[in-house]
Amino acid sequence: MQLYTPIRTPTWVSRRRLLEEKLSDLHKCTNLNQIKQIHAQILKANLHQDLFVAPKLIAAFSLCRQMVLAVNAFDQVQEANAHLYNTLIRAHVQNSQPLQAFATFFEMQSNGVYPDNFTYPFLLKACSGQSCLRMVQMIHAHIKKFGFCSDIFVPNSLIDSYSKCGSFGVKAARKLFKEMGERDVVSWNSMIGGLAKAGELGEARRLFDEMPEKDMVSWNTILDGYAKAGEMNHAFELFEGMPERNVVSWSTMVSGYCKAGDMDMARMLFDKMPVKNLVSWTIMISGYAQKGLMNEAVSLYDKMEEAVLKPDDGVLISILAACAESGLLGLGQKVHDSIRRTGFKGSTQVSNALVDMYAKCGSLDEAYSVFNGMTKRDVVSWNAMLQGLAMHGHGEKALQLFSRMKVEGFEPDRVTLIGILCACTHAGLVEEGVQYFYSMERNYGIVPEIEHYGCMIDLLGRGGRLKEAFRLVNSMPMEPNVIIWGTLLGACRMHNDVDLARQVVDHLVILEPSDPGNFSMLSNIYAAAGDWDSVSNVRLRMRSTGIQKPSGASSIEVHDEVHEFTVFDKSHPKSDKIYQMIDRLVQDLKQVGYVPKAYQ
DNA sequence: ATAGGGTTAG
Repeated sequence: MQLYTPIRTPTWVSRRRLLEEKLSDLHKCTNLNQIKQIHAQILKANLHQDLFVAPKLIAAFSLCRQMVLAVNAFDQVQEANAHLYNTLIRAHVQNSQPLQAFATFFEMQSNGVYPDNFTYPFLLKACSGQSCLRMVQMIHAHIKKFGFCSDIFVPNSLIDSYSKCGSFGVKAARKLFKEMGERDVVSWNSMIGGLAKAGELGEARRLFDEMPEKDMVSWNTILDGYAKAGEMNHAFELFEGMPERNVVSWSTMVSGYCKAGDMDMARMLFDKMPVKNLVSWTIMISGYAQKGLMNEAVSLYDKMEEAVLKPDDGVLISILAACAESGLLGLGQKVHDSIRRTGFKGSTQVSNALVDMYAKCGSLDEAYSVFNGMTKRDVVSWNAMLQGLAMHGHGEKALQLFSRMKVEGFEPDRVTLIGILCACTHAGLVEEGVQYFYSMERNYGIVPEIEHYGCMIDLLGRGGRLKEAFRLVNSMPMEPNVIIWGTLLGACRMHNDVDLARQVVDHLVILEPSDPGNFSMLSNIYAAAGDWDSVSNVRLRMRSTGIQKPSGASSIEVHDEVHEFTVFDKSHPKSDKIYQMIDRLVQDLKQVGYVPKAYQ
């Protein structure tokens, strides 16, 4: 490193050399106090403008999630070069600030600094998770203009980013892949992963078989493709035939069996795997939790703690998310306890997951107490709390929280507005909801998307304003999807609007011709209106098209035995007692004013 | 730059 010109004073030289040693590893340093000390020495030595030192400082701050300090360090440099800009872009990406990453890129251009071959892979990373095909296309255009495709990192990143942008993106990725003069194993792996993710497993397999040299990533990618598609027989076959397996291969299999609901097989592999890490434990524990298997999940969580593994953010978030999904308040509280016990300095993300878990499990008090105790909140925190209140019918409280959010200077995002509309729906505040919807673009700069229209259809529909809801569906700037029509159909059922229901089903049948749910919903609506002729017509139509509706079933696990129930089912040995209990529950419900649909 | 788990969304 050429940091200085030779200096005569021996003490000075040694001090310089000492600093130089510290600087060489600065970008890997994770101790904030140490970094601050080194920063002070840098300033003293007047090295803060040095184009070799400043990037290391920025990287160090980024690693400690100190983006304010990182940006400060950047601003201290008068003449930033591409390397320095790249470092800041990467820092923003690593700290999940994709918008700031783009802003830095634009600033770089307006300051006349040309991007280099390192800039684009970082920038493309900022696109992932945003599902922004347009952004990837824009970056692609830049790359074409400046011509950095000779560095294989650039087209490889492009293939990866494109293939995360839906079916259209995968097409673009394939085109690029085909046109690449030189491909390495990463190009192949990225392409295979993209195809698998887009559901084109056959094509992914074809490339996998065709590729000249496979590494562990290739095998694990195709394995995961099968696992995610629920094709565990294919996955197992490949797994057996692998030249070698690592912890990722085993974990992928465990995850696949969990998702397929084969918990015995998942556990067998989990117990058999030669090396387990935090991710393996997470997969198995949250697998149990997602299936609602409280005892298994809890005892495995205990075992993980016994193995003295220190849970990271990912472990906690995954397990809490699984608890939220299946209402395992007990496990959620246990996780919360262990966070408090171990003095783990919960990140904002973990607290968000806690708020969401408590809210979804119906414990709004605990959700509130976590939320209020947070020292640093982000928009997700507010959204989770707001959604929790809305979900449980506390529409007014949700709207109050929304005001507080704005007072505290947080910008509502698209998810916030979904929460607001949802709150209005659940509180019966139809007029307020309409107001929010029509002013969201003006007030918050958020253009309504299909999800917002979905909320509106629900709001109007539940509120009995079916004609308005239908008009809105027909005037939407995008094509209504299954969810939109389905929401409207639900509203038709609620308000017994047979005529509209018939029209809605006509649309639904085009969108998903083989789905039996639409017909059975229509049949229910006719039945509710007492139009039995139409009911049998629908049945006939279903039979003639060969569509069958499997009857809905509920199941409950008691003492390791699963009991399944379908409507009017009398096959259970204790069915007399069960129906007696249902009658008693209905009596109790009627006393508090509820009228069950089936008993009307 | 590529592989396994990950908070808010009708």
